[in-house]
Amino acid sequence: MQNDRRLAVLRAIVEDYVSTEEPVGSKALVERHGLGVSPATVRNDMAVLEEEGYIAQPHTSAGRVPTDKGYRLFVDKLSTVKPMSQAERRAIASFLDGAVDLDDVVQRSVRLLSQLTRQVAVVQYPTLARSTVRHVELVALTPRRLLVVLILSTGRVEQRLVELPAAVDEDSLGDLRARVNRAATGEVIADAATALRALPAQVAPHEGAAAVVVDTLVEAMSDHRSDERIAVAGASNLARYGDSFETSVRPLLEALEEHVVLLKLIGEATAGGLVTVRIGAEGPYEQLSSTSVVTTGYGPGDSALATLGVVGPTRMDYPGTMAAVRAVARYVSRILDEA
Amino acid sequence: MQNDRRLAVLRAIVEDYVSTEEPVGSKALVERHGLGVSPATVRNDMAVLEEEGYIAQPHTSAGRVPTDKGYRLFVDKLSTVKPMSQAERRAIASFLDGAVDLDDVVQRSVRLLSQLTRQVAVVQYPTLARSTVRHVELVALTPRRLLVVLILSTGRVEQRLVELPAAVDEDSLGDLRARVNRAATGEVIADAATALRALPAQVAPHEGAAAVVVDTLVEAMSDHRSDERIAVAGASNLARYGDSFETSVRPLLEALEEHVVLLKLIGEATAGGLVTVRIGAEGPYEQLSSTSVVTTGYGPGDSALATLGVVGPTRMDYPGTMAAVRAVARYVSRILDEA
DNA sequence: GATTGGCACTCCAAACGGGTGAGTGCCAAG
DNA sequence: CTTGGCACTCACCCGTTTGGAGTGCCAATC
Repeated sequence: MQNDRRLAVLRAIVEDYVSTEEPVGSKALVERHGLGVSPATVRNDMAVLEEEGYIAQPHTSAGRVPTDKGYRLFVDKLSTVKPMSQAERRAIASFLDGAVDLDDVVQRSVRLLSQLTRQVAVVQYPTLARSTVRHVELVALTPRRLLVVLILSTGRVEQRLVELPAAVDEDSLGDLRARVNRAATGEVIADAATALRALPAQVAPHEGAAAVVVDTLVEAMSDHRSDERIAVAGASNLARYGDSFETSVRPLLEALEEHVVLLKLIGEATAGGLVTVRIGAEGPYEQLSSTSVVTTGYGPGDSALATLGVVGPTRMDYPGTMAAVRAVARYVSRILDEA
Repeated sequence: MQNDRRLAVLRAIVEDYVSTEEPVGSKALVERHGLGVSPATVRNDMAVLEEEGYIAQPHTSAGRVPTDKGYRLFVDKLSTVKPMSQAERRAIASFLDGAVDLDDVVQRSVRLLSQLTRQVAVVQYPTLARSTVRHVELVALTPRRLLVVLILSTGRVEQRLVELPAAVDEDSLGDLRARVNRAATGEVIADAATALRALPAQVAPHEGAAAVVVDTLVEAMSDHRSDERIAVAGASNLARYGDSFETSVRPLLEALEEHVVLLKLIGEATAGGLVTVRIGAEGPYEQLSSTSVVTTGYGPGDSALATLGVVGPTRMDYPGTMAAVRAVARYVSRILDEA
């Protein structure tokens, strides 16, 4: 059946090109993979594959290179996500287990992922939007200075320092603290914000203080600046590109600085443990047409609170990368479950 | 007086080379700077400067390039830190004024600095070591789960979640909170840690809880992981090097990932508003022999709690960079003063 | 009809080689 | 001490050559 063999040839081309970084010719192919046919036969197959747009040659008399469409077929049909070895799993676990807080979890994950994939890794901080309020604490530093601490279910802590319009004693503060917590604790932040806004009117005695505190909390909850937080690691892996500096490294470096762009790039992750792969020009950014993005969602339960993944050249080891991304996402999710 | 002119020639060479990035010859020199002498005379001067090690030629029949020693002389003797323009000052102020917390201040500073200098900027987070304890808060999330919040004078907030060996009621918790704060508030963290360690023995009733809380606090205080925190921005400016990828960009990219290395690189800043310049091989790192580091200390008062600066090629605009580093450090210090 | 060996062809990449010019060092005159 | 003149040196540019990997096509074979 010649069709099966054609696909085998495509797979072989992708694998060889990924590992050698050079266009691959018919002779080298039959030698390295036991295809059991002659170079001439492979050439015929390649001619067909080229016709159908799965591979291309940089110039006549050069070997073939997979196109975006070729990679796409490879990822969808020809590759199996290779499971991580026992040793790798242990390494992941021990690397992440030492984390002390959310920040630390994110930092460790991103470094881990970049080391596993030898690529640029990106981890989005868990979004505020879908998390719930665990507790609100009010601390009087001086009678007129208040530290407002907002603790969320993801383990994220936001704090703000506020000046009160008038001094407030401990009792009133306790009262306010209780009221605020009664209104907000356990709610998704959007609901909590609504509940809080209804509060000051009811609290006559220390109205000024209540208003300031509520404003601060609402502001902290709707602060989408923190939604946009992202951790990046592994930029030095870009150095391996050596060639194709202008086409690959420069635009990517620029994108890495623009966290907003990065967010968009990673943003549309599917939940449910599925790994998404966007190849080359499938993405929205002109300049990143020779890079691929491999992402997946993570979060406690199957919630996909946020996204993590890697960015690299279209010519990358997809099976390995997808496995690493999936494994790290699972471990991070598990850790968030426990917290 | 020929000696003065020789220095003028050196200065001209440095300035030209920095702006053109190409070896500069005698003819171009006399044209662009009104030196009032002939190329031949300049050649004689250049021969002497080369003999003394201030300049070198990449190869015979090429123009001259400053050596590290040449840059050093230029920085020490020949350059005046050019003051920032009014517009630049305003830009700095407005860029930094919107910051909401310490984290934000650091993030904004590092981006600002990288944009001003078009170089890689590095800002060290204010060290724990020299800051004092402003307040400790204990929040019971459930009867056996406690959130321990440590607030420092720099505005940094560390929080830890702990499991208690046994349930603790509100009153005991209030008591413990009061004791802990009496012991620690206002102290430099080293002293606070010592004072805290002496505490549990005195507190019989809820000994277990006290011990856990104290341990957590002491751990958080002595956590030098947080001393090593650093923010980096402007890596995309490396793209401008284009040439000299192997010698400059790659090692620098690697260093940027290794925050420990970066810290050492920036670490030895002098206090008192002085800007330190380390040129090329003067640094401890072999691979960074073609990069320079411009740093200064910052912090509330004249305390130099931490360091900030930029890393770039030895061939950089020293007066401009030094001015930017100094200006940003001053503004950040002022903001920390207010907080 | 698919597969195969043979063969002519294409075209990139690396090697070669002469010409050009910026820049130098030196020297003798001012 | 400065300057104009002059011979010299090399990196760089550019056109040419050559080698080889890889292809496409065709006729022979299974």
